[in-house]
Amino acid sequence: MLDIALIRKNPDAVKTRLAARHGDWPAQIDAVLRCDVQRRQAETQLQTLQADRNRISKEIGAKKKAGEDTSAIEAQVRGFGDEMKRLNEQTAALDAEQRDLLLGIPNLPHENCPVGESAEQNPEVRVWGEKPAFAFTPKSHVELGEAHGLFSFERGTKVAGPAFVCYMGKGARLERALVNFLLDRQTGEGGYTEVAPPLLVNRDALIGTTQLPKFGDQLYHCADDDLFLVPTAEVPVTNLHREEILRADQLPIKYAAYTPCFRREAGAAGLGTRGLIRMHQFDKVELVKICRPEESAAELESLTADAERILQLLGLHYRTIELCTGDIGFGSAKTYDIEVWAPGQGGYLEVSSCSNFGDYQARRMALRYKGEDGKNQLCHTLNGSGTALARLYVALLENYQQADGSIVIPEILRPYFGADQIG
RNA sequence: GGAGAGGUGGCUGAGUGGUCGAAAGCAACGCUUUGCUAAAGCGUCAUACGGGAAACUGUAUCGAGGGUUCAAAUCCCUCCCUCUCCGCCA
Repeated sequence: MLDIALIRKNPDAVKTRLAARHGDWPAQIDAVLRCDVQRRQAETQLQTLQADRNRISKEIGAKKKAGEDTSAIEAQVRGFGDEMKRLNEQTAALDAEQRDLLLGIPNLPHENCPVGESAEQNPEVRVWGEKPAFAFTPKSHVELGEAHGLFSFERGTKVAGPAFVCYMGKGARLERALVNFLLDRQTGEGGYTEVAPPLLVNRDALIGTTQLPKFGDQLYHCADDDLFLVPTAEVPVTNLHREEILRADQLPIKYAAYTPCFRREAGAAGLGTRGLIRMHQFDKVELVKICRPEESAAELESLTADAERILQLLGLHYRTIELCTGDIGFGSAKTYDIEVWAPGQGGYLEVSSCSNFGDYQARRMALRYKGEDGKNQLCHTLNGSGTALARLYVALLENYQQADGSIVIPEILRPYFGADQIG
């Protein structure tokens, strides 16, 4: 969330920067400010009363020790009770209201985040490789997968429901090969520490990384235990250090985690109609960084490079775009998306989204570090897919399909897959 | 799930209604001295939110939330977590 002190001090600058996003955020800023004034007023009144009470209570203690009568003075303080209770309730209510308002306001886009209305204005940052040429009409991964028995939507639907898939045989092996390849690469050359986190998380964790309170309708919820299936490893992994004060020499922290991701995709159009591209459950290797504020800009660049490296090693043509202010996620200050070419789709597929959240998540989860000056400061948090599996899987099948219908496995993946090709 | 024990500052650990935000020790940091890879002495050393230009100052926090009281780390209730034993179990 945003710093109330910053909003108080410089409301116009905050409004200007939020105006580049969609939504009536200036009105929300005014609402927070109104609440803040009331809250502090009530708080000051309460504290004054508490100070009086504390002072008099100490007097009573001293007098009792001295054997003096205190009944009159006790009766006087007794009268404080109702007013204190009232102010206490008022303060608590205003405090909760202010927090709710702040939780509902998105992050400020970074100063150098491109201004734009929608995805059409996202600038292309770089392109790697080029589209492969086919002497035949490339097939969709759905067709290829069916032909080779790699996965079955029918069986996924039978045991779970629409938009679930079941990988089978060589298809399951390929998925596992990709997971292992990604983890080995990111924990080896990439320098990330591997984490295997819980797949169910609590509310506090989801508030910390901004999925709650606003986007709860996208989460699978286990009501009996009030736990949620992770929509991304970002949630458990970033929250690993919530409410901690880290030592400066621990930073930057770099984690890589493989998990399935569960998303309800409520209201999503075309769900399940395009094969593996949008599913309720998909695998992902996520990269998470916790660092000092002055490091986060450079860490985002290297994080994005770590994700891109995967596609380079697999020989897949991709482009990297930067999200403009109208398209950027709720908690992010700056985001790069990596899109891989999928010939069977005739388009690019988003396989990674790399974001710098600045101190926005860290403030929500009270994640700090002790600086050299001994002062506690909020960390910056970042995350990015390194990468998502299902769409990578799609790209692999579609880019490496041959005229005879077989699929060549890229060299680097062969030790993991145990064969040179499928079919 | 059942029985018992317990949750205090970075750590260990006192504290069972009143000058306790909390003794003591350890660790850390600063200074001094001696000198050498260590010791001694002194000092500093939790967090959040307010007020103040600042010096400084107020309030809250001893797992969380409620209650009793003029006053709660300390008494009462509820919940959470940890440990031990039992049960169940991949």
